[in-house]
Amino acid sequence: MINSQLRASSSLHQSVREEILKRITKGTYPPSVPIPSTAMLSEEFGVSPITIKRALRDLQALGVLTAVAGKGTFVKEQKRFLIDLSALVFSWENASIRLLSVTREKITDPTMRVLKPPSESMLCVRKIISFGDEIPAVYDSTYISSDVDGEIIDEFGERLVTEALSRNGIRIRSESHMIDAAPAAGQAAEVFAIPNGYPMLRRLYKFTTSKPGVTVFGVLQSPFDRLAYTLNLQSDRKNPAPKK
Amino acid sequence: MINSQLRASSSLHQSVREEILKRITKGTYPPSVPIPSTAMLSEEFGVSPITIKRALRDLQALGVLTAVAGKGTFVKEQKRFLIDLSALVFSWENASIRLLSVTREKITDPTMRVLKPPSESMLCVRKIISFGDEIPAVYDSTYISSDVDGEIIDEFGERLVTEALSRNGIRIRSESHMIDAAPAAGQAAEVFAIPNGYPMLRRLYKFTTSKPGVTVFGVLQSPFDRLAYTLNLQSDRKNPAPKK
DNA sequence: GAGTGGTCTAGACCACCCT
DNA sequence: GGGTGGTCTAGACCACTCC
Repeated sequence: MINSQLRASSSLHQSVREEILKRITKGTYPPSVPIPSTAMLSEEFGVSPITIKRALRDLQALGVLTAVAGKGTFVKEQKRFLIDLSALVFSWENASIRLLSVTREKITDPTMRVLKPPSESMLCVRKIISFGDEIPAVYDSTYISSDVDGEIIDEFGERLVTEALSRNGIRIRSESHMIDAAPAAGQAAEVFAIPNGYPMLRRLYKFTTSKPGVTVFGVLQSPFDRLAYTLNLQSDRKNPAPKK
Repeated sequence: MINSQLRASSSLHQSVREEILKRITKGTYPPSVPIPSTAMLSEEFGVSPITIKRALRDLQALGVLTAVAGKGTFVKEQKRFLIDLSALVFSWENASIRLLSVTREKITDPTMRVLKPPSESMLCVRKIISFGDEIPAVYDSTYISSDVDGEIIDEFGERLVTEALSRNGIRIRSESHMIDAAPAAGQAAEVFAIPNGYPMLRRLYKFTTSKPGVTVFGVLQSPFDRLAYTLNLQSDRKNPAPKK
């Protein structure tokens, strides 16, 4: 009963979503205990279970909730890590890494073309990076051009790209990044339990190194609730000259 | 008939989405002509209209399609603008601006707290920014702390924040940015025709100025297909020292 | 009036988890 | 076995656009 409390928004599932979000922030639905099932919420709000599911799915895409089939829907602890792009050293303290696979692949993602990758197949290392807690925060696909020997490959599986390069005496000469969002690719959707079809935050990168022929490309995918990028500029910014 | 071509993926709507995406990239569905209606696609793929709608809605969220009730669903021209964060001057050539509203409001968004905004109500200017073509690319909400007189307010409605400050002799001393994604707030959903509940790319910003008491906060919201952020660092990057 | 997309509903099946 | 979420379907209503 009672969708009198739901009048605020235009669509029903939006109202439901906002009401549930309100309860989460108020603490009515604490983490570690499943929230009421779709059937119960359906009855409480007086709307169809499908509408409830729709609202819950949207909240999953935002990283507010996570659902486990057979168990229930849970409120996620909101621990978002901020990666400071202006700190030229991405030190990423206490990052732990889980290696997923090492393959040879071509880069197929069309938006990667902005970074002008080679068309040949490259060494591809996929891994999951977590910070502090052991909850996965980043799904990384690294592509290494041309020839590096076996030991370095192991390094790429065990450490961050920048660290692996550094430890092998390879210096980074220039780097390009691009931040956008796209639907989960690879196993990212399963790793982060992002509902199918919804986008994730993404950072494409390219490192040009001091070692001839060694260029590193990659894609970082993260759920919105786990990662954000910051940029801090002190000092004197050149203001644009007045137009006209 | 024929979902034999759809076997690839796990869920039906995902397969439908991928097939439609394939047709768009192949040019089977050109822009400016509506793609087949949900009813026709439903018949062609042999799946329920709802499943088709679900797939189309996900593609809308990604900015690939845009739907107009009563007219049809259209392929969006993919023209994405790249904002280079490392170019300290965001010159934003040929940006055109449409003023939406000037109000007094408090900052309510909880993620804004990262930038430590004041709790008092501030002057709030909302506008839409387009580049080159007249298709909206950014929905901007600017909050100006404390007292600025009427003329400057007009400037904020007509120009970019940085320009408005510069033209009034106010220098930016430091700036902070945070890039993430969140569901459309304000009128952003309508402006960009993002389906309800899906996230948009977002950049929160804060400018500390040379004029005492004048601090500028704001939120830029953009659809994923219209904007991405890039960062290019040449030169010598300090590599992190090998751990241990 | 016919066609469009947007939304909501009712009902079903599945895979999964827990007892 | 009973509960959970995930998915798919059929059918309906609305607001809108175009003829």
